[in-house]
Amino acid sequence: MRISELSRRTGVSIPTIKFYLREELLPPGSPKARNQAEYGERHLRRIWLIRTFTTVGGLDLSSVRKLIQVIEDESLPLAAVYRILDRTMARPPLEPPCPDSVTQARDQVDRLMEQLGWRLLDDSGGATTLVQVLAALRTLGCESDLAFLLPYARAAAALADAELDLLATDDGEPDRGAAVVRGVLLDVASAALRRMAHEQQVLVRLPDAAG
Amino acid sequence: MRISELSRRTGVSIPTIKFYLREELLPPGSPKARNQAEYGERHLRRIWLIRTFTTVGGLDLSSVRKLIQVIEDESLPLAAVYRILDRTMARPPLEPPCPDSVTQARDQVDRLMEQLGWRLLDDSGGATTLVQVLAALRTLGCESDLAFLLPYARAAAALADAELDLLATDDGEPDRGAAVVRGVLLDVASAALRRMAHEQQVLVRLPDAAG
DNA sequence: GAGTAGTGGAAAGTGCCGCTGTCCATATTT
DNA sequence: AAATATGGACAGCGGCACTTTCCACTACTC
Repeated sequence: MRISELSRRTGVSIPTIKFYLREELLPPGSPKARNQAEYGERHLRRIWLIRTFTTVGGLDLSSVRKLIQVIEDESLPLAAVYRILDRTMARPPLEPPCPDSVTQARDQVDRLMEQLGWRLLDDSGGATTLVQVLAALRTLGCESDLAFLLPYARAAAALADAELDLLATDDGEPDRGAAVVRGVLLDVASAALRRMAHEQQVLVRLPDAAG
Repeated sequence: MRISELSRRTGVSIPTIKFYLREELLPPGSPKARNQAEYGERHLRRIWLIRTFTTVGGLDLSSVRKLIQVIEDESLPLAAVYRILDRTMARPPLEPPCPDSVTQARDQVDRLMEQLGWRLLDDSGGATTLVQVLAALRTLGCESDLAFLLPYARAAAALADAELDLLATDDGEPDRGAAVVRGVLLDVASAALRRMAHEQQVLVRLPDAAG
């Protein structure tokens, strides 16, 4: 398969494919002549992966690069794969406009973790984000008890559990590539589902919303 | 208060404040002389709002502008406010690399809605996203039964319910500004919490993840 | 075998976004 | 009087994800 067919079958323009090649997001095809290379199924799948990560997952290309490296590196244990995945999905914490309140917010999160019986790594991206959000909510003057988050947190844990169940395969080795894609897509899916729940509750409780 | 104090107290640089003024994200101060204007608490709060939406909420300036307009427009009913909020938070659906599978994915989502007893508006941003994700998962060959999403969806609905409970105030009128900020921040918070649940489950089930 | 279309590779250019820097006539502070 | 700050206009920048242009060459098409 040459570049034009690759382009046709993926719906990605030739210049963009060349760009991905240059960026080494896509490995070069096997050269057949000075200006002729052969691309295969692997390239098709790779392009599908890149487009899925960017358009559905909303990731930037540096994140995509990281995830591809992780998938490729067979020596990396699955636990490390997930750790990098979780780091990559968490938006990098830009400094928020709430320098105060952060200490209290951190305490709140610690207490929540305790109530849930969770023990995360220190550099958890999610926890950092949660602290910032709570600090902002406090600055807003909306410093509620976090107990109402508990059932949701447990449901989220159950969801993550179900995701990890999918690792089991017929042969012993789990498909690391599929695990990463699933991780990204389920993250997006659960965010979407939560927003749908929000829309639903708004429709139920503020009936004139249908207008 | 003049611009330098506004800058000092918000931590936002003067050029940036000027930029926000130009973009009409920030209303002009009341002029005191040809080159002197007075800014007040309102400007402080507005800048806090903009920075919170962008740095914590991850919104772009056009979304921020939309949300500010919504908050300002007193005539808009609360239901409409939430509707715009939900539309704004949902990432605009870039065309994904899965032209097929979309029909089946739509059916899956319809069935899920039925099981949940939900009835969303046709143009639900969350539903569109969910369809795309399921189509991608199907292309990946990971087309599981969506039943495992049900408890999570119900917990998400309960969370949204709790959020709407916060609308009640001492006087009759709910604070629409606070409602919007809360909507944005709780969206980010629940995404963070879900990722924390994921990290937690990974640590529990793949114990060597601590390395 | 002449003509056209396609190919890989390099380099420069594009459009958008969120600022940032510069300039200037005027005000304020010291 | 000198130094600093202000508001306003406008050009410029850095990052990102491409897109365009050019080239020498190859491969099908008649």
